[in-house]
Amino acid sequence: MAKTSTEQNGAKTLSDQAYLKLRSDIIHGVLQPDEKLRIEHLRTEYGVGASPLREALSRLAADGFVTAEGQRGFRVAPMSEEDLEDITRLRILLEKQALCQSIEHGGDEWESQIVASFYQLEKVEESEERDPAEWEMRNHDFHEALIAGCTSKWLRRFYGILYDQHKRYRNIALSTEIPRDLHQEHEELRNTALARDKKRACDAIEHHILRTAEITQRVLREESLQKKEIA
Amino acid sequence: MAKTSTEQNGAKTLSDQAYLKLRSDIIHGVLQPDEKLRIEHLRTEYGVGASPLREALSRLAADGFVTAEGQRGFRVAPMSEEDLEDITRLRILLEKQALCQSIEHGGDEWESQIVASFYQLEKVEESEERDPAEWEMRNHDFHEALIAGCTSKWLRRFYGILYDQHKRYRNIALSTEIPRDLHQEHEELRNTALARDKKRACDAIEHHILRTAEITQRVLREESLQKKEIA
DNA sequence: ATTTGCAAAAATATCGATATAAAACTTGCA
DNA sequence: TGCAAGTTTTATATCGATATTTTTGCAAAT
Repeated sequence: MAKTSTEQNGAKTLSDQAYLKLRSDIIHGVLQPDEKLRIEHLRTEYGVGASPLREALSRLAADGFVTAEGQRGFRVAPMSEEDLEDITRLRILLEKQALCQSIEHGGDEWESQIVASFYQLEKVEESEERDPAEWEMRNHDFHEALIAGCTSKWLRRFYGILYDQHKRYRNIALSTEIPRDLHQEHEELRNTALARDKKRACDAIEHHILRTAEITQRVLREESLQKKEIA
Repeated sequence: MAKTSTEQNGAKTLSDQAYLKLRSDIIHGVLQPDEKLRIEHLRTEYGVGASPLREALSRLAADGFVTAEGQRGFRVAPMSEEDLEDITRLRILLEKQALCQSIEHGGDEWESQIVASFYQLEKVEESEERDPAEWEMRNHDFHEALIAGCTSKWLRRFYGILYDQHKRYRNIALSTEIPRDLHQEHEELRNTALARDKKRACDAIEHHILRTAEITQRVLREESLQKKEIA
């Protein structure tokens, strides 16, 4: 039998649905940094009761997507250059580690998933439209494929949070003008990983993440400059 | 004026109180691994309503202290040798990184806090009683002091989770027979950190964490062996 | 003896309402 | 005008009750 209309994605409970929706809206900038998250308002907006909302917000607070101050409600986590730098540095550390473990333990399935996801990503990067949403998905799949051989549950968990935190900065800073010479970097990543060359693969991933962050940071700096001029 | 009797620790809300209490009870083995966490039961046990409880459990799930399956409630996160190994490896990676940053950026305040907390830890380690709870606190303070110069908010966050996860294994495995030749390792840590010798300090922390984990692992293995014999 | 189906029981997830705390807004006074 | 204390307003945190969902128990059939 078909599932209930409200049960779209993999979410079994209203809590999960609210969690995923809020998370997505924060990552995509629908909910602005530092914005107050009033329960009553969200209730009508998302069509769920206060309890599942508060549970979702509690989880998001643990993930660092919202801040929660006792008796003073929730807000969307603020964004800053320092935070981006922090996330970037740690993401590099973790993704390097995960990549190394993958290169060590990855088998045939791992290799073919890298080839396949790279191919899909390539198609989007070389296409005319350059749909940002499509690119985000393919980019995510490719990076996931690279570290799919990593067996560490905890590394996976933390990496996932940082990837999405990073994505928030990407999305807010460069919502439209995404792809550039990223393609070469992705190619280098694929090649070094398949060659099982840990050293060069790590260098490649570090370079890749740093470049992305730099561009994001520049846009971020320009934006904050504009805000000061207005004020 | 004195605070309300229910407002003991730093917890402002019932949610926070429940969170801290549950977290502590899980870490200290009061709540056993894989144990079912029935809301109705916890309500009477902890004296709070269902909402704050569910919020606390949601947060703990995000931290990996409990598992939450949709429509099937919460359980205490299970424990396993693989999980311990996983936590250990990642904790080493993160604590090394945090230590390096501390050695780079730490100032006078950082140095003196290391000396002070080491002294306090030394006192407990060399005393006759060897109170495990006291040791845990002092050990925590010392490790915190070592990485106090680390400016990365995210590194701090993840490290904190892993430290407590590790602590859970320590507590359950060796609730009574704690200190041994750890003292030498702590001394080496203090000396290399104050000498600003990143390389040796990192080696020392790796060795230290690995040794602790090994002992825990041995006890864990013996326990699971006993269980199999009984069954 | 094992399985299948149904009914009863238990537990979860959720909503609506209330108590409580923080913020905003006066009003009185120097 | 500036400030401070009290008052209203707003929003949060919490509880009690309800509606689903899952599990359990039991009987009938293979």
